[in-house]
Amino acid sequence: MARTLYVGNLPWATKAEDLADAFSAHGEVLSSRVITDRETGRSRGFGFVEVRDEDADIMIAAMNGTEFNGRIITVNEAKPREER
DNA sequence: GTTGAGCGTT
Repeated sequence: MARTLYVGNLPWATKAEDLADAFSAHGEVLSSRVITDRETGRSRGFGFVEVRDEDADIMIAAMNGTEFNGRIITVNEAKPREER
């Protein structure tokens, strides 16, 4: 029903809503999150976007390797948290 | 006021 996309190489100023806005252009965004350093509170430069299962492939293909706020972002399916 | 490979919270 839903799959999580890993989004890397983001600009430091990128926010979760920015991801949702950009990805919603190619599919339905259920939720989004930008990972920030727990100790410093600064962005780590990557995040995750939860999308519909049927939209995942399209959104990866449409967003991976494209420019986002001046940086070429990396988009692919996220791995389960338990592995890392 | 910085940085740039890498996979997140309960």
